[in-house]
Amino acid sequence: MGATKTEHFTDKQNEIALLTKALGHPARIAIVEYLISANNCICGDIVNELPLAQPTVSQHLKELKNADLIKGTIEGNAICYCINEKSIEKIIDYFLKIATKLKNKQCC
Amino acid sequence: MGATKTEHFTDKQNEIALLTKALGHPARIAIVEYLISANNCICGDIVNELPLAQPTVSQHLKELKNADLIKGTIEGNAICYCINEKSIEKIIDYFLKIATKLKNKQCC
DNA sequence: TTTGTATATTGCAATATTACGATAAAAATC
DNA sequence: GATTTTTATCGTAATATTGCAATATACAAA
Repeated sequence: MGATKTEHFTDKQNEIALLTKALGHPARIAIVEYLISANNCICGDIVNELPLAQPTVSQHLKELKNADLIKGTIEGNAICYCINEKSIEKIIDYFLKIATKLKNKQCC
Repeated sequence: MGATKTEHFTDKQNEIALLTKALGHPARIAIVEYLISANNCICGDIVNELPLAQPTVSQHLKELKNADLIKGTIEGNAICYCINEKSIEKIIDYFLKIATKLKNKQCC
């Protein structure tokens, strides 16, 4: 089929899955890393940093935006992107909780 | 095409992308949550916990195993699964570093 | 040895993702 | 206004993912 059965899972499960799915591609990880490489937001130039064609990069940026992982503001004929800190925190919080629960567990 | 161009990215980028990709499905998030719900490893019964057919669950377990996120040991005719703490820590470490770098940044 | 239980594999259909060329849109610059 | 620069969208091909029925495998118990 190819379509995910989201309706059977909780909102939280779907939310975390959407965030991790959006990060589940090396190009999108590379974009995130580039966006934190400077002290300000990154205006333009993202395409030149990646080994992919411009439409492909644009598509990856769109997916990160859809997952609310990055924000883009139009600045002249360039677009300034930065990471949405809140979404990163959501990921950290979620997996920290899991790690905490794992401390009290014994694996066979 | 559909095939990811992994060869253009760093090992670390590919590693994180593989981990997040494996977690990028609500069923696999639900499996992880079920595996931390008890104090021991979970032996059998995973299929009954999910709203999906047995082959589908088996496939999701396989993907989590391939990403080294869970470990399974055969115990009679059941299989005992538990989470690989190290992989969860890898995720936490990676995104904590990103969050730290974000603290020193100003978004436009 | 047969039966039951738990999990894996195979094969397939439906859909999603990845990637890119061509083209469009929007703004700056000449 | 024409040109350049930057990003988005469209269309399309190749491949991947999701999900399940059917079947296989492996072990336990009767």
